[in-house]
Amino acid sequence: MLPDQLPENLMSPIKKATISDVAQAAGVSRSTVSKVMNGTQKLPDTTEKRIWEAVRQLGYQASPHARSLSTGRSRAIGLVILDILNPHFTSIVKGAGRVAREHGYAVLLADAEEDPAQEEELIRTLQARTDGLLLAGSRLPDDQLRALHGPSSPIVTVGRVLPEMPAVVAAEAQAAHELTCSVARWGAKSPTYLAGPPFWVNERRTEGYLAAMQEMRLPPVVVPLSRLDVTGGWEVVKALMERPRFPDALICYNDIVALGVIAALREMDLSVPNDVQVVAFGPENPLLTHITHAQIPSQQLGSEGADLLIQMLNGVYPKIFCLEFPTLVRLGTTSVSTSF
Amino acid sequence: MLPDQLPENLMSPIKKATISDVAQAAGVSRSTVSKVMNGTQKLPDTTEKRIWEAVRQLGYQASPHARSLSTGRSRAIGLVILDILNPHFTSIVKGAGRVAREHGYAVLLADAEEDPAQEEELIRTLQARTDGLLLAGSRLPDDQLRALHGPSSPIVTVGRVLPEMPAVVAAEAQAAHELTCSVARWGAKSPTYLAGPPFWVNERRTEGYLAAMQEMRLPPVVVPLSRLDVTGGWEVVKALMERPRFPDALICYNDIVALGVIAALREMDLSVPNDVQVVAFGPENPLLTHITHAQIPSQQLGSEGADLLIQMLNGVYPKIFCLEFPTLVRLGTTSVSTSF
DNA sequence: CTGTTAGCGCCTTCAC
DNA sequence: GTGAAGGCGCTAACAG
Repeated sequence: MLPDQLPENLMSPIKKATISDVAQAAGVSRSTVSKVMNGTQKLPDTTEKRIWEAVRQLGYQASPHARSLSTGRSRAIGLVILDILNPHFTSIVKGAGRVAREHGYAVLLADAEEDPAQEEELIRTLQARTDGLLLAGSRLPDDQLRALHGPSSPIVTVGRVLPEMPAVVAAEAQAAHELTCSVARWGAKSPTYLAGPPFWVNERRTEGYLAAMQEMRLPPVVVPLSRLDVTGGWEVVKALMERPRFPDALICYNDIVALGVIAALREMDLSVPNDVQVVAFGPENPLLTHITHAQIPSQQLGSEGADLLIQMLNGVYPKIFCLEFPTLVRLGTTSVSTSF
Repeated sequence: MLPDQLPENLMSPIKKATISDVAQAAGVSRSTVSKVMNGTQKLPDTTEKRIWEAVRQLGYQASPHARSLSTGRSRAIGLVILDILNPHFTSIVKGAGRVAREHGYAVLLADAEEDPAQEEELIRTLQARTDGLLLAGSRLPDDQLRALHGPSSPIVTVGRVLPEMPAVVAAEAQAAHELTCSVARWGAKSPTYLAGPPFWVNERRTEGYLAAMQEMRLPPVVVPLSRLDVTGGWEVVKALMERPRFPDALICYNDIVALGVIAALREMDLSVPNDVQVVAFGPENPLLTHITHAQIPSQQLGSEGADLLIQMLNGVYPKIFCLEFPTLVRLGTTSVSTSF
């Protein structure tokens, strides 16, 4: 007796078809079905056709969990980022997601929300579910990161370089150098760097800034941001007011900070860019065209990072572990505001 | 003979501990370990302590794949969105991600890139890997969506309402109504709606716009956007130039479009907001403070959507299937540009 | 060329 | 209270 043959439109898969169902329908064994579906072994055309036909009819889809358990691989990568609302990381997700999909990998996304403790937990969870991780904007200490990176679950970092770990970064130092020279070329005498948290990216940008200032015989000033959001930008401007001379150019760690900086300057009736130039580092993004940028190729970092990771998962151990991508300075249309 | 006892710092888990290892180390059976770890059954404190100690020492972590295979549930949800670079969906990801984490669920993210065919494939893939899906900005036809929604993998939609499916939306009609009234109150005589794609959100916004215009005895004008990005905004302004009278207010389907609109107006030497008011629908976002908004609670849509979905996965079938959340109109600081 | 067999690691009834 | 046994769906040796 055959199983119920419901009309196709009502055949809601109450009970999913398994590989056994397909095997039975095609009159072969389960392993044969497996071989055909995975292309592990070529079979006579007639057999293959029968099998594919059964697959189609039953709407069979192999269970990823069962397959993972059996093979030890999940065809999924984990993506841990600092904060999805930060456009830099949004772009990274875009890039990594596209490459992952092209290679048939699923993406497990985790937003660390700038919290190292939470980040570590997320990493551990994702490692158990995926074949490898892409870490963008990690705030973990170096050795903790190294400890997490093992052959059973490789980690590729974005925007951070540890000797033993594969990484993808932008030419941050060069970007900072060019950006600094730009504002000077436009007339700034006291470009000031509003620095981010003390990780790789910020160190490189600081280097580039300092080098540029030295070349131009200008006295460097680096002021750390209290936080990486609009408020942080706002606060640092207020803090700078306490100092004897206000800078004539502010180089912001990122675009969100720049928005806070601009808002604060406005409130002080300082004109941007006439009194103070404001520039920033940031991704290409239609929302940010009004700010002059050292343009970080964030989306590319994501796609290349995913690519590197997937290559490693396929056993291709690339010679070049640290990929660096070029940046460029893009002029913005500064906005002089009038309250609405 | 005992297995190699490596010093802790070198004990990189080359071979992951399984439940059997824990059982052996604790001197109990595997099922006992399982019971204790899942809290399925209470055991004598001494036993439990021995087991937990073994777990700690071995760094044991249950395999999610094996567990999924065995239980038929993955403790993961899928999140399919229209485009991660669109700040509305970025916020949804933020909200959904937080709630998922709080409930111990992993998130599989898929960016449909505005392509229905790709969307459908992604949905199928994710359904096999997750317990349920959150769909934000789906472009699939109604019946296709309904066909995908089954008890074995429930789907919650965000920003779209089908009778049989659970959904989470914003009060779009009301938002459009208020926004339209606002621009009129500020003096506009010919507010024009730049419409998005013909799905639920746009229909509701159109309704609200039309109702408001009628109440104010103003002739409604609805112009469809060719695309939902900066270019789309740009193009529609150019197209409007062909018409006899240019509108004195443009209500944009979203903020990205508004940026294109503003850029185009600038190029035509039209002043914003003196000659033309530009307002838009959009999420709360520091990058968008300069545009007057009907503020869509995108992040809340994400978190409430995830919450609804997870409740359903826990067997709680809520009475209210369609949750609607309030919006509000927030003034922006418009930016009058000077080219840099 | 095809099928049989033996796990992958975990959960869950059911005896003891 | 605890353990033995079976099964989740699939893959991969190994036979035939």
